[in-house]
Parts: sequence; C-alpha cells; structure tokens
Amino acid sequence: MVRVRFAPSPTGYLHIGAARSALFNWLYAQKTGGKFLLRIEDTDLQRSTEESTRSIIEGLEWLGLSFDEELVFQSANADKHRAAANKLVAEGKAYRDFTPKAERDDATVKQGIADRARAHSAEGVDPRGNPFRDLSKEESDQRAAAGESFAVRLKVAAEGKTQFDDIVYGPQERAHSEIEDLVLLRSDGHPLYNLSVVIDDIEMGITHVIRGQDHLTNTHKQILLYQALAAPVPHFAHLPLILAPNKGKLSKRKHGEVVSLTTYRDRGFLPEAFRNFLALLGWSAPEGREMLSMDELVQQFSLEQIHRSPAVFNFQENDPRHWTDEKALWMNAEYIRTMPVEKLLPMVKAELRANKLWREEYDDDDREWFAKTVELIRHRFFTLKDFSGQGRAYFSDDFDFDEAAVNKNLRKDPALKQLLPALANHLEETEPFNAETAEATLRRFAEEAGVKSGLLINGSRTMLTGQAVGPSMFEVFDILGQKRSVERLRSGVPWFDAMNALGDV
RNA sequence: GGCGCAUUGGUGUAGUUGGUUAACACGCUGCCCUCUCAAGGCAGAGAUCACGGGUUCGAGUCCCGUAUGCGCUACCA
Repeated sequence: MVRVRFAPSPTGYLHIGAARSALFNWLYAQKTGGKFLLRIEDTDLQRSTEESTRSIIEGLEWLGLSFDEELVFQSANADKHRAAANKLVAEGKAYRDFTPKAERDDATVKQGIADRARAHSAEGVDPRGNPFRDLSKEESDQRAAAGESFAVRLKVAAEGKTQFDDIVYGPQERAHSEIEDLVLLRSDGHPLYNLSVVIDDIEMGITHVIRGQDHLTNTHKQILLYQALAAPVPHFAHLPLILAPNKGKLSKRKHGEVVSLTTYRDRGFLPEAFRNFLALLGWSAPEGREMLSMDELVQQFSLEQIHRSPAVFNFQENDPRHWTDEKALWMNAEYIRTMPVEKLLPMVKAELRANKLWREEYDDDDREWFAKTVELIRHRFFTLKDFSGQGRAYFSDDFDFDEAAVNKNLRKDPALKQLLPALANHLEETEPFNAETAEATLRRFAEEAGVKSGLLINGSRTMLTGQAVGPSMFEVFDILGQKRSVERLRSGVPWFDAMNALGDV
C-alpha cells in the first residue's frame, strides 16, 4: 500500500512549488489507491507560525487535495527523535561531540562552507578527525553525566558509498567521503531536520518520498540514517525545481505574492484551472493533452512522466497585465468559458457576495436570469474578479465608466447626446422587448436618423455597461431588460456636459 | 572549493530501440468573422536542438570535454 506525504514547514504562505509537490503526492496516492498524509514540519519554533499552518491547510483544501489520517506536527515527535539518536549513541552508530558550539552567521554560511572546504583540502585535514568520534563509551557517558554539553553526530563510514535509484533522476550514488558526520541532535537537545524527517517517515510508514530536487543530494544522508536504524528505505522521486524568469530561485523575498498559492485564490483563479496548470510544470500527459480534469489527471499521472530539467515560471514584475504566467491566465479563462455553467455559478456567487453585489433572488426567482447572464459574459473573462469588475454593470446600477470607453464611444460624436435618449424612447415602446426586437428597433432608428447602427450600438454599450467591449449588444439589452436599458440610455447627461466643457477649452 | 543535477523557438513541453521538412500548447503577427472585444477558423514569424570534439553511412537522440544555470555541502529546513 502506497503511503506518501506532503511535509511543508509552516514558515510563511504556501509556495506554489510546494503546492505542486503536494499535488504530485496527492495524484500518486489517488492513482495507486494509497494514502496521502500531511505533516507540518514545525521544529523551527522561532519561524513557525500557526497562521502559516492554517494557510497551508486552506491552500490544500482550495486545490482540492484532502489528506488522509491525522495531521502530524513534527514538533510533537521531538522526544522520539531524541530517543532514536540516543539509541544510535548506545549502539555506537553515533557519538557525542563535546566540541563547543561554533558561532554561526546565517548570512555568511555559504561562504563559510567554501572557506572551510578550501582549508581542509589545503591543509589535508581528515574529515573523520573529530577527536570525540572514538571516545570510549565510559568517558563519553561520564562527561555527559557531568553535565558537559554535546551534540550527537552520526558516524559515517570512511569507505564505501550510498546509492539509490531515484524514480525521476535515475541511479544516484555518493561516496561516504563526501558526507560529514552529520549532526543529529544539537547541543541543546533539539533534533535536526535530517533525523526528524527520517524518523517521522518511518513512523508514518511512508513508502514513497516525493519532494523537490533540492533534497536530492541530502537523500544520501537520510539513507545512511535508515540503514543505521535498520529501517526499510522508501522509494524516492525528486521533482524539478520551479524557477523565476531569470532562472533564479523563486522566492517571496524577491518575487512577492506571485509565488503564494493564496494569491491565486484571492485574485480569482479557479482551483481546477490552477491545479491543471501546476500539474504541467515538470510533468506532461502521455498523449500531450493539456486541459485535464482532476479525474483525468489522476488517471494519466505517473512518476515516470516527470522530467528532470527545472521549469521557469514566467511573469513580469511591475506589469499588471502579466503579473503571473500567461498560460496560467489563459487556462483560467479557458476553464471559465468552457466549464459547465452550473459549476461556475457558485464561484461567481461567492465573488459577487464578497463585493456586495449578490442578491438572494439570483438563487430564487432570478435564478434563470443569473445563469443566462453569467453565460453571456463569461466568454471574455480571465478571472472570477472580472465578474465583479468589468461585469459589475450587470449586477448593479452603481458602476464605473471606463474613461477610454467614454471617449471612444460617447464623446466622439456630439449627435449621440440627442440620439441615445431618442433611441431610449423607441426602445421603451418596443413590445415585446427582447434581443431580436431591440435589434430591429435600433437598426430602424439608425436608418431613420441617417447614422450607422454601429454608432448607436457602441454608444449604447458604454452607456449600459460602462465598457468599450462586451457581448453582443442586443443580448445585453435583453439581459438588462427594457426598464434598465431605457434608464441608462437617458442618464448620459454628465458625459455630454463633460464633452461640452472639453469643447469650450 | 568539493559533489550532484540540468541545458529542444520568449515560456511550458513532445520527440519510441540514432534514420528523411524537429511536433504541440501559451504568447506574438496578419487575415476571416463582426456592433466592440474576446472566442472560433485560417495563415505566418520564431530553434544552426548550450558550445566543442568523437562514434556512425547517418545524432536532438550514444561517448568525452567545456560553458552556463541551479541544488547540496549548517549544532537551517
């Protein structure tokens, strides 16, 4: 039975790369009929927050990735981690290192590592030369009992190598000489990452570890631990990283909210669309299809189809039109216009409600009208936000006029000041009032007035919706109804006054 | 510094055991449609498959090297 897990550390929002890892784990569990578990790696108490844990769970829920069994908090297992380390000490597989803790500066660690490595090779320092590595058990116990502080390190053999077959990256091997005696327990007794993951994964019965490629080389250390603990080694599948447009690391510090999953929810993405997009970052379906429902994703998913090169997440900072990957935007629009409208309705409802545009009648007497309206306007929208933004005029009489639209369709021709109210008069007398009759009325009136019907159509569009673009105008007349159409056509005075004012200058 | 991984048009990807004009999607350009804008239809631009060697009748596909990027190398996760 396959058991996989998603193990984020709750130190911020849910990163889209992490969200993709969660997705792939979830898909694999579904595909194989296994279990998908969630473990919060909150051992770093300074940086971990409850709020972050909440947002991770919310994010997974939004994506539709429900987890099985009880949520595990890694911090709750610290005693087990310590016990395991102590057991390894007792067995002689690990040792107490009484070397005083060195000062460490986060900002310069990388530099320190390189410097130390250079010094090592230059001075021929033996990497296994820790003076406490072979301290007698008695002396070690004695010093510990005397209260001397120590870290616990794993004894890594000088000779030999570890190897494993990564499902994505293929056969991997690493000489023991490349691996330091890693610290398992800090001198304050705090268990460290590599120990904790391994113990927890054993404890949770994880069979397949699917995670980011940044853990690929550390996997060897973890295998050493599995072996020391005499536990079966799980299968590993590492995922290619998701990079920023400059092929650098995609991080909140540098790139802001584009990397946060909740941004997509808050900016009107459909979970099915974003999930679909995410699935295509580092994976592709066997026959190359791209629009895949959750069921199809599950059906077609396989670890073997994951590829090895990192994917670039494309977006342009400081450009609101390209704030995120264009393909993601396109895919969201594609879902909005092609999904069954009944499934879209609840999402539009939530969006309208959040903007105080929702009316209970839409669920009741005006249910049909609501569905018809959404159907009419959804084809031009990219996100759910558009329903309350560009689409506001369909749900409220209080909407903004787009300045460019007013210039283009109203101020352009002074005759419109008389034409539009006159059109309103004709429409008011049109019975019955629907798309066909409204069209007939408008075209007849245009002919009588000797103007192009396009002039009236475009002018009407801006008067009725505030926009320069939108659905077929006659459908809009129909949807808005006779009363509102007539009212809005007659309400144009301010625009023409503004025009006159401009003319005076 | 060491080790590891990667490298196909701007981006995401396809390219079976090496075999002819390197495929698809997004984006971009033009045309059609048309009351606008999308959608849709049609057409098109854009890749010496990172570079250099080698193996072969023939290499994006195999081998070696180089470069670049990324990752790991911590008493961070």
